[in-house]
Amino acid sequence: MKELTKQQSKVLACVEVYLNKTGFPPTRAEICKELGFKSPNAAEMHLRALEKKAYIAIKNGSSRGISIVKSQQSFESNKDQMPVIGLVAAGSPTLAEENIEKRISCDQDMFSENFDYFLKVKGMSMIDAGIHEDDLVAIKKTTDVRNGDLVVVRLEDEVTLKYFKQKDHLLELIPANKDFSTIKINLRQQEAFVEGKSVGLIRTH
Amino acid sequence: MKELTKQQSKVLACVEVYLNKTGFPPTRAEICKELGFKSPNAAEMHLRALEKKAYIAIKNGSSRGISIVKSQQSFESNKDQMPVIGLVAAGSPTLAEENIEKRISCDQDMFSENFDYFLKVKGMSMIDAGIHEDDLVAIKKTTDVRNGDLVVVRLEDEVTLKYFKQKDHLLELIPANKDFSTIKINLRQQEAFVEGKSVGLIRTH
DNA sequence: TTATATACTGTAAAAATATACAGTATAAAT
DNA sequence: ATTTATACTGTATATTTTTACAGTATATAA
Repeated sequence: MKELTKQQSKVLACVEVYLNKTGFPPTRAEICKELGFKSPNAAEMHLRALEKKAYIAIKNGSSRGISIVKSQQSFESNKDQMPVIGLVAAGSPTLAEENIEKRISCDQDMFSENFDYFLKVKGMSMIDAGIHEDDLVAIKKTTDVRNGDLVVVRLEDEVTLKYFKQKDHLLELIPANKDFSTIKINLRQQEAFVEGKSVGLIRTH
Repeated sequence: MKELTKQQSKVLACVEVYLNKTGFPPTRAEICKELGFKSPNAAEMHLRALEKKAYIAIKNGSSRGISIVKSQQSFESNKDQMPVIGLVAAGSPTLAEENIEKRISCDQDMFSENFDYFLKVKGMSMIDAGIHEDDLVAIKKTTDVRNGDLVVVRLEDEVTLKYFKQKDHLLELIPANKDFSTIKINLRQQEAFVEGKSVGLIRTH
C-alpha cells in the first residue's frame, strides 16, 4: 500500500469523519468547505489520488459515490474497541493512550469473564501453554487471583505473564517452557504487583 | 416505534442492503430499479414515511442523504452472536441449528479477515501450533486456500483441522504433533472437500 | 357512500453534483 | 535551468438527483 501525502491523508480523514457522522459520504464541495479549499477540483484531485492508491473506491457519475477501501482507522466506530497493549519489559501496562498499540472490535463479555484489555505476548516463555508470541491475552484487571491462574505481574520495572503460585510470603511465577526457570520472590524482600489475570486468548493468523 | 407496512419494510431493507454493499445510500431511482417501481416518487413516498416513523433520517436537498436511525435487522452492524460448532468425527460442520453448541458475542471482523463460525477443537493433533482441545478456531468459509493454511477439510464422513498442502492430485493434511501422522490423499481416488480456513483463534480460560 | 390510507405512474423543473478544462504557485529532483 | 510532482483556483457544463405536482387504483373504515 502506497503512502499518502499529508493532504491526501487529510481528505481521507475528512471522508471518514463525515461518513461516521452522517452515514453517507461527502460531496466534493463539502470536502472543500471542511478543509478550506476554494475549488471542488482540489477535492476531486485528492480523491482520485486516493482512488489510485486504493484507499477508496469511487463510483463514477454517482453523487457521493465514495466508499472506504482501506480505512485510516480510529474513525469508524466507538463500538467495543478493546485496547491492545504491548507487553514491554519496563513499566506497567496501563490504558494510557500511548501504550495502546491498536484496538480490536469485540465484546467485553466474549469470554466467561469480562476483561479490560488485551496484552500482546512477547517471547516464548508460555509456549507449552499454547501461548505464542504475538498472541493477545485478554486481561481482567484484578488482584484477586489464585494459584494456577495465568497472571500479569509487575516486578520493579518488568511486567511478566506467568502462572501464579503463592505460599505465604513466597511467590512463584511459573513459565510454561522448560527452557525458562521459575521466578521466585520473597515478598518480604521484594515487591510484586498483580495487575490482573488472563480470562482468554485470541490469535490472528 | 411504529410498525412498518410491508412495502416500507422492503424499502428500508433495500436501503440497508445497498448501504452495506456500496458504502453509501441509494438514490430514489436506484431504489425503484431494485424494487421494480416505475416512478421515483414511489421511493420518495416510502422514504418519507420511514422518516416520519423515525427509522431513517433524510437530509433535505442532499443526494443520497439517507441515514439509518433504527436498523431493521443486523445489516450495518457486524456485531453478532457467532456460532460455535463442535468438530465432530462424522458429518460436515454446517451452520444448521442442531450443530451449534452455543454462540459468542463478538465482531465478524475482529480478525484480519471476516469469519463465519467458530470450530471447537477436539484432540491434540495441532498442539504444537498452540491449538489446544476446546480452543475455538475462527473459520472463514472458502475453498480458496493455499499451502500452509490451517484448513477445515471434510473426508468421507470425517472432518479435520490440519495444515494444507497440495501438489497436483496429492493432498496432504499435516498435523502439528509428532505423535500424529500426515493424512495423504490421492484426489484421483478419494474426494476431499475444503470447508474453510482458519483466520484466528480464541480460548476461554 | 364517502372518506382515508396505502401504493403507486408519469412528468417536469430546480437544485445538487461530478467532472472536464485552463490556469497559477511552489518545492524538490534532475 | 528545467522538469516533475504536489496542491491548488476558477469556471463551466453535462448529468444526477431531489422533489413538487397531477393523476390512478385498491382496500378498509366510518
